[in-house]
Amino acid sequence: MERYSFQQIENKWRNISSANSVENLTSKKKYYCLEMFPYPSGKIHMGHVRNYTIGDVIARYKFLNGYNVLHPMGWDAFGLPAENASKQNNLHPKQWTENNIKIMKTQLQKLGLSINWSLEISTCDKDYYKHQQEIFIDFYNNGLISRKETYVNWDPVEKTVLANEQVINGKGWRSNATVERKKLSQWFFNITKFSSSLLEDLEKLDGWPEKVKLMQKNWIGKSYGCEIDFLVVGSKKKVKVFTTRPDTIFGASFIAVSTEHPLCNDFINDNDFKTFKEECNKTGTTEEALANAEKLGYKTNIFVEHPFIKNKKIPVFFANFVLMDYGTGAVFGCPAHDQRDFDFAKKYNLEIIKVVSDKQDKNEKLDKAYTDRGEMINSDFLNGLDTDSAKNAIIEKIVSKDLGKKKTLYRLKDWGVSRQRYWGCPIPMIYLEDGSVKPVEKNELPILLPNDIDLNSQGNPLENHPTWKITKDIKTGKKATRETDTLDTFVDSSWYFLRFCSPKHKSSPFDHKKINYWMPVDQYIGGIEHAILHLLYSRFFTKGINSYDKKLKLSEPFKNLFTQGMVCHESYKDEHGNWLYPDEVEKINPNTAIKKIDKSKVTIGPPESMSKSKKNTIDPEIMIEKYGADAVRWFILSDSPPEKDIQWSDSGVAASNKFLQKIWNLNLQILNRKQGKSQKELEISLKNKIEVLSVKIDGSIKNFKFNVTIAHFYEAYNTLVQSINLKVSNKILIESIIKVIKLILPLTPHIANEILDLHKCKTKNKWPSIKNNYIEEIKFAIQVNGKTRDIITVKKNTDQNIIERIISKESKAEKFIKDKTILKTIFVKNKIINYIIK
RNA sequence: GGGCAAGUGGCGGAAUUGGUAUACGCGCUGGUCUUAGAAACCAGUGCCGCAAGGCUUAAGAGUUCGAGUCUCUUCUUGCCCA
Repeated sequence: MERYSFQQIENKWRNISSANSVENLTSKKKYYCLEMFPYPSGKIHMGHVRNYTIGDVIARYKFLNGYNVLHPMGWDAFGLPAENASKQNNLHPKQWTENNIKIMKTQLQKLGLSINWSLEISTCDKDYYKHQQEIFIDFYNNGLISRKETYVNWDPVEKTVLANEQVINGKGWRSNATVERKKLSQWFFNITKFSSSLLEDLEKLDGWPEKVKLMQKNWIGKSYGCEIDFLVVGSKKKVKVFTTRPDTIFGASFIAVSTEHPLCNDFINDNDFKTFKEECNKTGTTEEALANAEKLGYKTNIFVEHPFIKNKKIPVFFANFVLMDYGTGAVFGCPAHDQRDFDFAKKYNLEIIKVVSDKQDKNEKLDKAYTDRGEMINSDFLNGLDTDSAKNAIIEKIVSKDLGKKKTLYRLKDWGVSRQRYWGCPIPMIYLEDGSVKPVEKNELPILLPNDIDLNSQGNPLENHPTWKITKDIKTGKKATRETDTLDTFVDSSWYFLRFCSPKHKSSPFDHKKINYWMPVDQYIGGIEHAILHLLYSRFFTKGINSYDKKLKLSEPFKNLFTQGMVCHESYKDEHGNWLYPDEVEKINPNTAIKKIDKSKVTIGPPESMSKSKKNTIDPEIMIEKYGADAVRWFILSDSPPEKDIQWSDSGVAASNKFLQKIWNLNLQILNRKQGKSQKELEISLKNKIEVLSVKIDGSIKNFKFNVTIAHFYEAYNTLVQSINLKVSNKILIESIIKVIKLILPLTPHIANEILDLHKCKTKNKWPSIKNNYIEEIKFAIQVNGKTRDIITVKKNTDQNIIERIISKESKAEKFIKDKTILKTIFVKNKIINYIIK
């Protein structure tokens, strides 16, 4: 039998793609299929292979079903790794990035993806970031951007601001240095203006995984409570406190305020306070850092009056766990019902008053805070109420007595986008000598990054550049300096899906006609790690643009979202504890492995997500060379449901390659088959089986159950192999295999195209018709007392009496009901018959 | 600590959503071919049993003619938030 040469055939079909021609805005139904674009790190990895294969199956499936498909690809090309690589290799970030893009593009093309490369964009390209700067200016002019002084997570080694997720256990993710709080003036996107619509519109997103929606919901973190004003004793000042537990007001035993609170003004010259404040700044700003840090307080001589208990005075502390930018920068502490307050009260020897009954003895001391609901006690007019009614009652009272107001608070914070980095989009703002700030004129755009840059000195590279920041305001001719921070790279990816609709459009970020045709993205596919930030920022951008651009008809960018699982592999360590690549290791059996060069012992670690640091990676390019792109695609789809993690297995991909070889051989066997006698019933049966499988294959592709799709293909193959030796005509066999190959095309396009051409198939760009109603034979179960006793094959819609006749004549189930009293018979058409006997 | 998933052979995993449990693949066992190995092909493969048959979807209960699927309790694992 002829050997299937995947090298030759994949090479032939690589650049001929049936789904890559976007027709312009036709009357055809559109389908925008988008995978999260990659960061050009150097080489593609298996995660990319999985992501883009899934997307390609969907794009091709929709194309074959007659849709006008937009399936673009681009590069998330700004970012810190380029600068680091540049320092190491003495290569300019631009050069490094462009080289990587070139390599990765070739690799992606080898996968046979139906991408329209004429739409390619790169975020570090001035034609892209020019428009980003324009959007920035539009946002600024429409009140969506502000400049704020805030505390940031500061990495003292990298000398940069870190995002919360870059702080791990209080340390910088890269430098591992203890993160400090530092006050900086930064640009912020006012994402909190959209808190409520970002939250409420989640409900519209039927095509998103519930899990992702829930994560976003928690991230936005809506909570409701109230503000309460506490009057400072011996003064007319008030301390405004926000709380979600106003019901515990009678248990209040202290007030904690942030070290940024206006009350601090009286302590500015107090040395003890200064030391305390510095100490506080050593704690990071994440909620986790705040929760884990030791609770520190600085007792003041200030007291406030309890709003409901006459003559009760409550001490005020400055504390490290209260932040100025959340709520009002002040909280009241109720130690009995909040663990943090409890710890604090123990440390500073404060009162602990129980106000919610924990069903224990009222006077028994608590050894930790009781945070559950319960009945109110020790609370005057709230006594006897449950937690929720008490909350409503007290808010009503506070409002009616004008002591405060009801308030909804969001956990979501504004998005700080300033980065003290070179390789990012310059922020198009200038500072005048009088201290004012203004955006540059749009006709000055793009504000280009300078090419000559020194990345080896510490601090902000653009700030250090000798001339770049020196400019003037072209309107007035006044001297000015440029903003030297660049934008967070999450900004670049927050609107690229819009740019793809008209990537060459020059006069503005996008062509409205095109955007209103193509958007929203019908299917977005990417990793679960972007469940919160990237997706939330993209939703914010869409809503932000929508708020001032009346021609844009779009409230949500991504109609359907699919999050694929990771690609995993076990890791290996040698005797010295060094990580080893899989190809440096020989596996003897599942639990034993040795190092190839010196046969020394290797420790096998559990399967984990592939990562460079653990060297448990498999190079997709080598796999494609060895087994072919079709086999790699087939394997990555076959072994696990796409939303779950998959374990890479070399024997798995080898098996995929063998299977494709078998398909090839089967086709040749059919083409060379001698025609013999044929039998009508066998032909109907074959046709029926192929129809049943076609329905299942079609349905499983639609539902992203590609592992099931592949199982059905194996069944189809087995059916065809067996049929070669049966009395069926060549015509039926050829029809059947053509149908199967057409169905396989979205998964393995190279071999499928080649086989269909061998058959001179003229309809290979059309999905075969899937006719559920052709199915004539079904399997029918016969049960006795709910136990299955036999399965028979009958015509669809066979009546009960005919089935019963078959049972009495030729079924194994007969002996179970013979001579027995039948109490009841349950008959479900096309499914089961169940006899209830005594 | 809170929230959300999920527990099915030696392994990855199916099950038309309440109607054949273990599809399909990997692995394993035996056989054919071969000087031998690899490859390929054929057969077998949840557990107990010679068989008839019985048992089996983390454990236990419930609803139902019928439960992997629905309800409750318990246990375990994973993820997110703290």
